Amino acid sequence: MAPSEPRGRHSAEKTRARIVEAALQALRDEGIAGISARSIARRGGFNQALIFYHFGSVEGLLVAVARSESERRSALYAPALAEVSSLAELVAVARRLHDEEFQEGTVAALTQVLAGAVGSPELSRGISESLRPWTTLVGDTIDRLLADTPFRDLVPRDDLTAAVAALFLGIELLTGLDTELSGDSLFTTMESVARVIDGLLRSAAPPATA
Amino acid sequence: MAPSEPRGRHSAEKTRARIVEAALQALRDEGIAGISARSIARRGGFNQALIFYHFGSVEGLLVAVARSESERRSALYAPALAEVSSLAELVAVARRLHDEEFQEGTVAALTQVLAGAVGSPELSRGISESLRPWTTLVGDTIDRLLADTPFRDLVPRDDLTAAVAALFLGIELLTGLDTELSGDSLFTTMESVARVIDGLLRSAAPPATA
DNA sequence: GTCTATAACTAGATAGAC
DNA sequence: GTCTATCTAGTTATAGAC
Repeated sequence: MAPSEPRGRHSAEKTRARIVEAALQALRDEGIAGISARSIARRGGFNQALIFYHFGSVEGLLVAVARSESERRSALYAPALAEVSSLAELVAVARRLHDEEFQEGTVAALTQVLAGAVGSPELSRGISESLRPWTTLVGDTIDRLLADTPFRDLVPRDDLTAAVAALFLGIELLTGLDTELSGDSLFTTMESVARVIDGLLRSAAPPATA
Repeated sequence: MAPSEPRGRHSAEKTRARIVEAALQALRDEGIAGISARSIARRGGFNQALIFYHFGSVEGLLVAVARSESERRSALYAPALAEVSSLAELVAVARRLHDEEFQEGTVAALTQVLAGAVGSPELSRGISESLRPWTTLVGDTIDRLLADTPFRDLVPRDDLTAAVAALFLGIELLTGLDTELSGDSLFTTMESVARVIDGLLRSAAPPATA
């Protein structure tokens, strides 16, 4: 479905990147409910027909946005995640990610794409595939963290990974409301809590399970 | 904006409830991106003009959905939340809520409304007001829980409330994807973790903070 | 309070000129 | 590879009959 001649006046690669960037902005500012080929094209200053030429459909473009963001984030945070060795450090990386990406609205855009996946099996499949680089990276990090704790045999790695991802996405969903909720304060609090838990874990014997 | 003559062949109250119910189903099955006055009316078997007569606009209806759900849930879970006295018990109530509401898709519908609030200040305001009964209830519960722990002076109640809500909503957002992610397994895991933390807290002196 | 009909507009998608 | 023009269908919202 994707064309592949990089020898016109404009390269396909560059145009595709422009379109993806415009879609990201549209998702961030107008939300999935307000998205359309025309609203995206207006934002990027190109013709709406280009979206269908390069991505086949608006949904195809949304999948491309998810993949692009997943890959970019993976490359950007893999080094930091590789050095995480405590819960507090994991939260610190999450906080850095929040600080750096919140302004740009990239995580907010992702929550919008996820919301849009409801009721569209094709979009669901495409997105969950697109996010694999990122979920794999986070999962591996959590695996390593768990290895040293009393939770080792108690907590399936995938569940904890999902919970961490869910917490993060949920925060973005909620801070989208103009409530008094501040991500800054929330992450500061979570860092304190993480330090306390780290301390408890270090000073405790493996506890009784249920 | 809302009419108020309950003496026709059909009472306004009943019709409004029918419309809200149909909107909830539409949000759950088609998502915010697929919502329209016509898709809602089709589902409920009534005329789309009714939505504008009773709620002024589709957005007005979405706010009504949020309020209705917030009030229903508050009434339903207030008794259980009033008896919560440990983290594990709080997770247990969350699990009951998940079990009971997941099938019905009511939480999924809420995540869709929240996603729709992006880019619509009016919707944002309406929704965050509508949710107040519920957030107040959860906040008070967490307040009580915190009082007995080393986190007492460390954790602003609002932050923890937001984190709990975010986690819950994020889980619904993620389980919407057809991934292998199961809410059942996730909550079972969280119950185990909560028990461990409860145990650690009981056996530990107030720790050093940073 | 609920319906039909309609106005005014926007959507996704494609054909064909350039 | 990008544009204009266009088709078809769906959109919100309102007037006015019942």
